Amino acid sequence: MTPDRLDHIFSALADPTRRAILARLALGTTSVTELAEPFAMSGPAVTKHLKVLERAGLVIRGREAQWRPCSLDAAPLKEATDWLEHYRRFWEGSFDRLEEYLQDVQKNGEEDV
Amino acid sequence: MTPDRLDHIFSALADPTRRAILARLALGTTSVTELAEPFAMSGPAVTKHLKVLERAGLVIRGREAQWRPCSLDAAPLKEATDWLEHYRRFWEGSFDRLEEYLQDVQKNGEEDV
DNA sequence: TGTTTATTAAACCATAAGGTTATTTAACTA
DNA sequence: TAGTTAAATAACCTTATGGTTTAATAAACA
Repeated sequence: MTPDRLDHIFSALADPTRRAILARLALGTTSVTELAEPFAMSGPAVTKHLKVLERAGLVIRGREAQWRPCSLDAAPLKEATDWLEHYRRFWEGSFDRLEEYLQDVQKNGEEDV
Repeated sequence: MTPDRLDHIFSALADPTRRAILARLALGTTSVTELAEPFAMSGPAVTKHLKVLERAGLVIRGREAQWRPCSLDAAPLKEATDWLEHYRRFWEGSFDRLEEYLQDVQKNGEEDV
């Protein structure tokens, strides 16, 4: 995984509208218009959010007549989770931070910064 | 958890310099100068990154003579992970998306969008 | 007291983000 | 063919980001 993939994934998740879009897509594929409906926001604004999600690989777009159905691809969320897992021991407490970190580095290297 | 907390957490994580700073802080508390050392970047730039991390609650700063020791607080990373957990079933495959989503909403509500 | 060291603040710059409205494109429909 | 619907593009605006350099602050040190 290249670092800028994580950049794109995390920055896609940093906006509440985009997180809400993902929550809607978790229900299933839908059109841009239906995605835009709950938001006090113009269509083009939603199109832009979808482009950000697409760049992060979180949304896949199809073609069906004049609609562009959007669906969720959660694979990048797994990448984000995998990165966060490196830090789990820090919020679970009771450990020797330095020692565990060094063990981890020895095992995995630091390619996933 | 308020939505804008997630905004701050995810946008803090969206920059490779900041992720590298977190990786360094996983080794233990250190000074701003030492944090800045690996980067081809001015001191003030690093100070700004630290402010972003601080706003997200990921970095805690102390005071020791003329140094401001920085240390990691991973609690917000748990919040991010908790949010991502909602989507785990989507990357683990083999499920009825709609059904599981509705179960989840029924259990937890949607306060964590 | 004067100087060095660590860090922040201020002012500035270029580009990106998030929004708008108006226009275009593409496909269905009467 | 003309009109409607769905979505994207273009042009624009405002604010945020990520960086710079120069100056200010705060504490240690000679």
